[in-house]
Amino acid sequence: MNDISASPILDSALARKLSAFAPLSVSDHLVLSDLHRRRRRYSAGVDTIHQGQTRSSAFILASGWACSYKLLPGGARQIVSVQIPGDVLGLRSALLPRSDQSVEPITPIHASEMPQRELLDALARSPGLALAVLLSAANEAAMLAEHLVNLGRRTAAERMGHFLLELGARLRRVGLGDGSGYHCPLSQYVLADTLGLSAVHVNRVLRELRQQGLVTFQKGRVDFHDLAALVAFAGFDRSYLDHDQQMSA
Amino acid sequence: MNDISASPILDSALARKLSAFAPLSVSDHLVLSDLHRRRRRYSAGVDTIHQGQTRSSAFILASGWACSYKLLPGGARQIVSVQIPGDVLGLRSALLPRSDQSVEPITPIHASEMPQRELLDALARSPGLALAVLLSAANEAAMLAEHLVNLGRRTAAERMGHFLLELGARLRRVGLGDGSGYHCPLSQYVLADTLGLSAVHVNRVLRELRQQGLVTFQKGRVDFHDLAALVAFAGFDRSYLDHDQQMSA
DNA sequence: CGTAGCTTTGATGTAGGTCAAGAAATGTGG
DNA sequence: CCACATTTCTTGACCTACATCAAAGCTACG
Repeated sequence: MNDISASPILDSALARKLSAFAPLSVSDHLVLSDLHRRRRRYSAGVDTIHQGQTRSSAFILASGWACSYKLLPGGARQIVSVQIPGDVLGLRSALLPRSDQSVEPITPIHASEMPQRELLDALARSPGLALAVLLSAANEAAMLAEHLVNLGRRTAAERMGHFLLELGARLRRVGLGDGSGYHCPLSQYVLADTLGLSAVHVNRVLRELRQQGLVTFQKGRVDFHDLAALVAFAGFDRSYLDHDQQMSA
Repeated sequence: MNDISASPILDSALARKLSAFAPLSVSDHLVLSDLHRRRRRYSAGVDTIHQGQTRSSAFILASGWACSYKLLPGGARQIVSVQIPGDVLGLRSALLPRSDQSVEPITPIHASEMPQRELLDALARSPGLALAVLLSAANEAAMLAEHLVNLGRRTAAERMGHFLLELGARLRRVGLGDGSGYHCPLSQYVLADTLGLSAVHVNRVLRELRQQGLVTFQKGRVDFHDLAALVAFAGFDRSYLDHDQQMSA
């Protein structure tokens, strides 16, 4: 829309996302675009960040899906968050001296590596960028909080509905999928580890939602058949996702 | 220990905490100390921040306990986090245009109000402060993630043990309580809403842990009777709490 | 075109919820 | 300091949502 975001070098999904939180100066944009150097492909199922790792890099996800998860002593896994293009992988892991989680691609991905040192330098050098990243992190924390509510106080079917709706809203924001559905490469095992359920129960819940005529999840595609009803059923209030400065009055 | 932190005006629990994440300049310290103006007392049970509120303030908690929570359509409540002295209340609520959660004191508290405008100005004006706040927010997000794992993949008794251990570690860090236990003003209803359980089951779980000789929680006091066993039982790994730059090698 | 990973379904078990009711604290006004 | 009210704690009986176990059909890709 303006001179800066029209430039192919300075424009990126992440830059657009961050500048929705706080205005970025030309120099902020330059620093950010420099962090996009070092782009690579990573295979599905191979950890890019390991729980406990020190000095880990963060990654800007350009294409594909990934997730961050924690493993428990008994071998159980809890997926903390699912990431889609435009998200940053392992920001926390890079900001803190030691990563508290692992990150793995769910599909093959393309991502730009930001070594810890470089990221911290960029933030220290670029105050506008640091503020935007802080606000974006706050937004991610709001999503984490909603996920936590999901696990703590909703039934399996409500959790599933809520999760699929949230994913839909996030995907639409980055131009993947429209209001009626989206492509979704998550297996029922991944859904189970995300929603704190067993894979078997995920299957039953999906069948139930399908039979109710609310959503279908088949052949890697989610389709909303009665969006309004699903929103009501799952108690989905998307305001925690919004960050446009659309304040009342 | 140095000239700055020795000064009574520039020293505060929050300043000490933040400077553990990133060095604060004299000017950062001044800006931060200015945010401690406007100190007041707030009564237990009266929301200081409401879910959905715009332009809400954040608060630096000086004494007492508080919690942030979300209410669901059906009336159920999920407590997202419990705050103790030295913590910031409603940081997310103040950084984002609209608060995604409510905050209420559990006991009467003393806290310094930071209006949204003032906080954002301070962060924009004080890059070192912004970076420290970002890192501290990353640390809080790590705690959120662990809470999420707790709800998703641990049994009721494990959750309880884990939560009581985490609280103990956090309290010790701010000089409240030692390795053997601490004063804890949380009711079983609050514990239930935190851990995603019913109050009745909280009671049973506490009895079970007591009978196992692991912890007691009686008359507002938590006492660890076999710390090592409890840590093992709950699968508690405190590394997600640490932020001292104690990297290996 | 085989085999490893997904999905689907049924049968059965259990952790934790709900309901109910009494006991113990805690607080409040007189 | 006491009577009364309110909240918090405790326990028992019963129920349900989800887990676990087992096994068969699908899909896909090497």
